[in-house]
Amino acid sequence: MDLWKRFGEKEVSHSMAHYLQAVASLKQEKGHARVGDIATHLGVSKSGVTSMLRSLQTRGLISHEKYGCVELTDSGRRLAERTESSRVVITRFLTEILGVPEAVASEDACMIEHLVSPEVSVELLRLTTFMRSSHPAARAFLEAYRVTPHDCADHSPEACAVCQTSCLRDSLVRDIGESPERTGV
Amino acid sequence: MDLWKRFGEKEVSHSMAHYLQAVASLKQEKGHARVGDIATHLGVSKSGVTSMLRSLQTRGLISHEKYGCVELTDSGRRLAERTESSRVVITRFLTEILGVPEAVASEDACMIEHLVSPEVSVELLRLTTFMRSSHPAARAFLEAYRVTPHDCADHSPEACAVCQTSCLRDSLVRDIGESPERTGV
DNA sequence: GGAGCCAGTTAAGCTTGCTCAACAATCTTG
DNA sequence: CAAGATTGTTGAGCAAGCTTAACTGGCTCC
Repeated sequence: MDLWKRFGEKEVSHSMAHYLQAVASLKQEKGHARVGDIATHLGVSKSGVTSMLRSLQTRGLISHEKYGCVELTDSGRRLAERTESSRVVITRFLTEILGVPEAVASEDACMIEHLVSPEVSVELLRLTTFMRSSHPAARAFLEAYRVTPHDCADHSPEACAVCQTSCLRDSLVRDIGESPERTGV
Repeated sequence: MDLWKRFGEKEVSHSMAHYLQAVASLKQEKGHARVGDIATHLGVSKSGVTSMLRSLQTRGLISHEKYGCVELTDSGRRLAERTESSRVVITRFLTEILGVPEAVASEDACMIEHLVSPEVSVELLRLTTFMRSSHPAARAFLEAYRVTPHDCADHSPEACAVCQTSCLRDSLVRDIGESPERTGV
């Protein structure tokens, strides 16, 4: 199972995805993206930005001339948009459907936005959209879901088929109290 | 703003999580985990395993004596179990609730299993469990959901509030065609 | 009781993505 | 137009996670 190795073979790394998003957001915000802006925006050194820009340019995701402004190429812009869309979709699903606190949702979304396939993001969007709609089946579901027990021990065993041999919840819940503090936003 | 930087500050990296899982699974499978087994299991060189084991030992996640078998410490085992639980929960949610193809779900789950907070995994498990249950609201929801349009253009605009200004689906769907497989929409 | 063979280790080297320190280019002002 | 402040680049160095190549430890086996 060499699936796990593909982590390093993604089109862009976590860092790259955020550099692209930074460029996109700065362009939108102030009309241009320069090395210093990006460095400030991401909280890294300017030299780090310079070297990352070289690498992004090699991959054809941006164009950048010495001492000039940074521009996204078409594929760079597409990637940035897709990542941003995934982030929004995931965040909304986590907060509005799963009911997870904002801070947790933002952090999780930030971690996985660039790793989730568009197929999954699209389906997540579809589910979220339908859940939020006024469709009677959606409203009825949410109402019933809200009052359903949170603990495996509290609901009927046949519903817990997900867990199979041992309750998955146990190994997950054990760690929740110990999570590092999450500073808002 | 610096949220994205915490990626590198996770308790374990993607690689580490998979090394821990490999040790756990080998122990369960053949009673012991040795360097060569891990190397084969993960498809890396033995020297790579040796150096990663040093790093995991420094973090207190395993114990390992020269030329000896590898043992998980309590915190190592806990981490492995939590990661494995997350993987199962995510995979089942993606395939059974979102209806994403197995291959896509497995890959996505493998990428994000160690990054998703236990809070989110637990809520994902809760939702999946309830969705799969025989509760009438769940059955009704799934039935209605199955026939709901997949495309933003096809459903009522007020339901699409998730998208806000521009349709998020557009930037996501654009890239799906490039994958080998395709959802049977 | 050496010969050979695995398993495991060390050593050296590569790529990423950062850091800081020094230098170069550009802009701003008097 | 030159002094001085910004801004950006280069270079060296570091840590993570790999690789290959060479070495070591412990076993079997005639």
